[in-house]
Amino acid sequence: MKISFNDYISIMIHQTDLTLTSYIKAKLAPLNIAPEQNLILLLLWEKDGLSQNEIAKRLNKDKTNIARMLSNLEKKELISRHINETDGRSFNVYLTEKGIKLGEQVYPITEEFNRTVCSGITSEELQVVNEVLLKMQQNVEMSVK
Amino acid sequence: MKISFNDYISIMIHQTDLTLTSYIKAKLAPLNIAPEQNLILLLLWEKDGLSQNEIAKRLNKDKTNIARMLSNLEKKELISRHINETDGRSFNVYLTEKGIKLGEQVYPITEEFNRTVCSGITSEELQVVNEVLLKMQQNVEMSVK
DNA sequence: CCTTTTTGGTTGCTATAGCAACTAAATATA
DNA sequence: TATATTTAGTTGCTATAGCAACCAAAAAGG
Repeated sequence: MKISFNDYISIMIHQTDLTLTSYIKAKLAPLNIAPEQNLILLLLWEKDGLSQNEIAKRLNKDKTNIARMLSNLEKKELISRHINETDGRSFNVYLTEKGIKLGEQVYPITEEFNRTVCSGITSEELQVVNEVLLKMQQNVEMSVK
Repeated sequence: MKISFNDYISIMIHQTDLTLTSYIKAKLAPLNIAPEQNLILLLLWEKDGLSQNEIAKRLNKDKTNIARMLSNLEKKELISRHINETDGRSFNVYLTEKGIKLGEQVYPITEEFNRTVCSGITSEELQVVNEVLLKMQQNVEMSVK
């Protein structure tokens, strides 16, 4: 019997991601930041001064996008880039005052988002989901090598 | 204690989706179809003649993208659009011979992809993941209304 | 029947997302 | 130390993704 559309777990994951992204996008819109820009800021709020490459690795994304998103964040005056003193190819990315302050506004939004998403789901279930998703990533990454 | 980057399940879902999409993208590249184009074809292989709107609803996507992706599929001569006889606004989307034949090549690839992704994961775990992801979608959709 | 509302699709815009090819700086190696 | 290779970032390309505004056909309601 052929596997049908609804049987693919990857499609379920994809649809869920789109739904969640669309929701947080709307929540962040009043603050004039996009979801992926928010992810970069989230990293910087935890640890300032990362290089573009480090950000790309942490977000598991192509450095191309990171560079472009950082340009946008720079235009919005939320971050600034400074050439690394010991490596002339590399930039360190720092939050501006405005970028730091934005964090205080964003935090309650992402907090509430997380509560909404996880409502009615036990921590055991979340644990299973987390482990299974990690395993899936490892499965395809191993398959590539 | 503040929630950190790695604690957000939505980020985990997003990263996993990117990893899986990137993998299937590479697998489908030799057949010259992109992952989302493949999703549309997957629907049509199951049921031919859907309208653009029906496709958008099944894929839970904006009709704008569907229209554009269908244009691409039309350029590749995999589908054709015919005006609905009883509703002059609507198009029915049909697979071409070429589109039907492509299905036979794609099926083993998506099958193997699914096996790779799910390897080492029990069906009970998959069941939990499926239910939790569905619940998360419902959580945010309820929150919007 | 004629106006109003809804519905199916398109166009224009912005934001991801990643590949290929490139530049320039840093490192490794002959 | 001169050459080769690797690394950090940019530019150009294609493909998603969804919002707003729009057009035209269909349906609803008076």
